[in-house]
Amino acid sequence: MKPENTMVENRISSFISQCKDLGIKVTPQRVAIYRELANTDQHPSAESIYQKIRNYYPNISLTTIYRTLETFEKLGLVSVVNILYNAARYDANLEPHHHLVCVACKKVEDYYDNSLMNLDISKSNLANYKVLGYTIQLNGICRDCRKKKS
Amino acid sequence: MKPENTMVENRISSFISQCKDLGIKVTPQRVAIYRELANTDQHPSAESIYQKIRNYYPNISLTTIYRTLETFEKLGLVSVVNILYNAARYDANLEPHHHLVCVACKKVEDYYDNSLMNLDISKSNLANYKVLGYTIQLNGICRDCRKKKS
DNA sequence: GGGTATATAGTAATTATTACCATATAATAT
DNA sequence: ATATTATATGGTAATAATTACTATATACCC
Repeated sequence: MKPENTMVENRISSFISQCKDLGIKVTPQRVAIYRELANTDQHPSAESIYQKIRNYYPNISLTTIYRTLETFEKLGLVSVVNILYNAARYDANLEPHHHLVCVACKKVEDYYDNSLMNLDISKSNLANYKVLGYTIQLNGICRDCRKKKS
Repeated sequence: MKPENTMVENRISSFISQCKDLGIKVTPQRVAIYRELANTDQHPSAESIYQKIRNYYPNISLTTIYRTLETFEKLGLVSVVNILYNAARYDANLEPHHHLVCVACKKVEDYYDNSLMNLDISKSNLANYKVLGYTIQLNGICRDCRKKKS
């Protein structure tokens, strides 16, 4: 369900003070982009945010959308739903299994845990979906990337 | 861990008979691509499969890799690890939550289930990873897409 | 209001993917 | 084994998503 207006405005106020704390400038573009995100539960792409904002801010640049989203993400103001968006990744292993993903280098490893294979997912709001299955993505940092940092 | 050789060869034999059952041709390119996938647990992209195969099959075409992977995926011979690979998707909602993904239209909805927020993921082979968190992706078909089919 | 570091717009470049088409080849029947 | 044919491949061009670059603009501190 779409967030309520008052909640959205609260999140925007909070966003603005966070920007100040973080020492980045509060520009109308940044507020517009954040508002579009706070205002929807549709998990939009850069392009679809661009199309929305263009309706009332016709000369905003697509580049700004990309750059701003990257900035927000690095500062932890928003998150990327699909960190493996960069390229399609394939697997010949059709056995049900989960994945360990290194958030730094995007490496993916298989993860097997029997206790996670038969979770009860029928509890909540699945009214609209016919659920076919699920996968768990464990996000972490692999040893190689930890070494690099230290 | 990388699959053993005998296991890989078994999977390739099985792959070949599946191709015949499915009525698609068993070409050296297809076998090579399938072998590369069966031979690794690295979840490679089209490009990295291409680079591997080029070492011993120098004039294979990148287009063939893409087309073949698509064919395999449609027939259920391989799977795509990250079905949302098409474009980065953003979220201003930083509360921990999970996602419902429509495999047909790639729509993403939030999914809340308290019983899935504190799973014990420390059981197995996490030696190399510092795990930061996890998300569950429920794959399904949304109502709109079910309507379209019927 | 003026100065300055940061942000934006616009365009070009890069990367991943798909479309198209002429040629080649696996599979089937002979 | 060979000819036939539908399907697959290779090569190139087109498209889509993202990033790089640079001159101009503007938020913020004084």
